[in-house]
Amino acid sequence: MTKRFYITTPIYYVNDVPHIGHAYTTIVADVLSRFHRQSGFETFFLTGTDEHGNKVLQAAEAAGKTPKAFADEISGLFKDLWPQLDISNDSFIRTTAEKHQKVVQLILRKVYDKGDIYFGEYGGYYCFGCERFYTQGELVDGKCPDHQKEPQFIKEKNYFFKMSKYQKWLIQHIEEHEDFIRPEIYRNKVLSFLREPLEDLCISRPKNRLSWGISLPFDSNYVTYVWFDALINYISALGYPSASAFQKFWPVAEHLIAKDILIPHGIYWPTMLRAADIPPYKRLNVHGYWNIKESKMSKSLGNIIRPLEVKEKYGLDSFRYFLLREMTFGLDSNFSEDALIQRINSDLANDLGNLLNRNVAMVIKYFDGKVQSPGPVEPIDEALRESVSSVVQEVEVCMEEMAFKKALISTWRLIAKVNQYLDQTAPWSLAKEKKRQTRLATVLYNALESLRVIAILIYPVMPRTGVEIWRQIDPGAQLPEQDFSQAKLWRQYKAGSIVKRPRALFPRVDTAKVQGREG
RNA sequence: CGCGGGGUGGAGCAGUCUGGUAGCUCGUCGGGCUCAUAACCCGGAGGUCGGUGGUUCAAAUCCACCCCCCGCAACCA
Repeated sequence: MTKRFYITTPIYYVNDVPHIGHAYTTIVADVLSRFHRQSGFETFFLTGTDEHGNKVLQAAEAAGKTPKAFADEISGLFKDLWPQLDISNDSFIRTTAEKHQKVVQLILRKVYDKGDIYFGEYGGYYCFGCERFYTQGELVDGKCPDHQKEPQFIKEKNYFFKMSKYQKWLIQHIEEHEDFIRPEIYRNKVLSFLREPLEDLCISRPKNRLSWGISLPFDSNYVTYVWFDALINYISALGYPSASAFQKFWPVAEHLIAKDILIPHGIYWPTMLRAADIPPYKRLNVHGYWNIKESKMSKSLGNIIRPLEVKEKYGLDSFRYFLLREMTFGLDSNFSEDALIQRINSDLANDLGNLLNRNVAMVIKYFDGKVQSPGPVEPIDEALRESVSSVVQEVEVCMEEMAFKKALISTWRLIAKVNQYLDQTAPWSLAKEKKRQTRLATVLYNALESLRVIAILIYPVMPRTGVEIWRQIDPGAQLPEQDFSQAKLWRQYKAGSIVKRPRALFPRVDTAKVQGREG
């Protein structure tokens, strides 16, 4: 049976340009996608943009543009960004696409005909600046925190989705499927949210207040509330209801989101699917926030991190490595340039880059660049092989648990192990003894063989680096995505290869220089 | 009594579920090596694990209370 994997990012709201948070989510999805491709899965990786709703309308007006033109522009920024971050998505969906709108209307019609959507009245405190209702608790001194104005109590007729009808079912589903939402803290949050009675979800906005959206198929005076519109992208992109992609990938759907949109994904979405007679997604994976120097990232603080600026300054793979190495999946983490530089210099330049460099340099120096066949195995070689093998197993488990940080720590333990191996076997001493040439060949071979495996292990996180390591140790080789199963084998590396003259994988960052440039 | 996360050597973290010599990275000090990107390898110094009390032969780890920091509190994507 074909193994399949379907991963999604949220579709990003186009009222703002991409920042480090968008980049993180999408890079994680990319890492998972690459890892599963390596492991022989047929994969589908989806990202896109969410383009309807009031905030987009407001942002467009502020920019003096039509909502469509504005959405096109910002959506384009996202779409153009991803290739520059080596994101290997298979599809990019926009909620303004014809194909998507049709599916949204199809689902609405289906749920409406079933009787799970009704017309009713809702009253509450409404801020016209925000175009939204506020609860008493959210108001500061009785005023909207954004606009510093007192909201008005208004009553409005709208359409509601009978979400409450599916509350019991949802609780049971979550309880029966332990990893439906992970990590556990978010599963618990959803369950605690569900301890209170669920209210029905208002899924419409009157057009006289907001026209930028998808018309309700059963009442043209209203547009669809953005969440009901947006969530459906995960199936409209697969060609629901009939396309083969939907049949193939929906049963294995894994969503990846940040903690801010847990409730819509953990509650609205599964109940919507249930109402539409579509099976729930397989799993919801929730991650935390990037804080900037201990404080929340915000435009007013002026501390927004732009992915392309980081890439330009420090390199893409360094950035990708840092994001995955630093954050414990699910928890918040801190981003700082100092921490990034430290990771580059110690982990990437000193440990990994230098290991490759010293290894390749010795093959050139002692064997004119030609990799020799290994000789008899000594205990220390066997110990190295065992380290490699156990790290490969660990990494495989970690990747399935979204424990990227752990996987990288484990990989770096192996890198340290290979450095130790070289130190203990001291090939530079062996080189001085004529009769120990076979041993010298064996030691260098084993170290390079370890690097072959390391390249496979780091490839999902650092695709360019993985490929570059291959280019240096075996320039003649084809460079497809390396099959992960190859990491489990030993002595696969072909003797007779001619290594390339070493080039620093990661030049050290001169801290003084970087600071000088800024000052 | 709103809910949740966190408080571990100078900095950043792991360990807490399944009590039993407190671990990692960076920094620092000393040594080794000289193949390598002044990199690599070995060793040392540095912590009453937020506080108080309890359970136990034994607690960072379990229990109770308290203090401090940070998020989230439904139509806001």
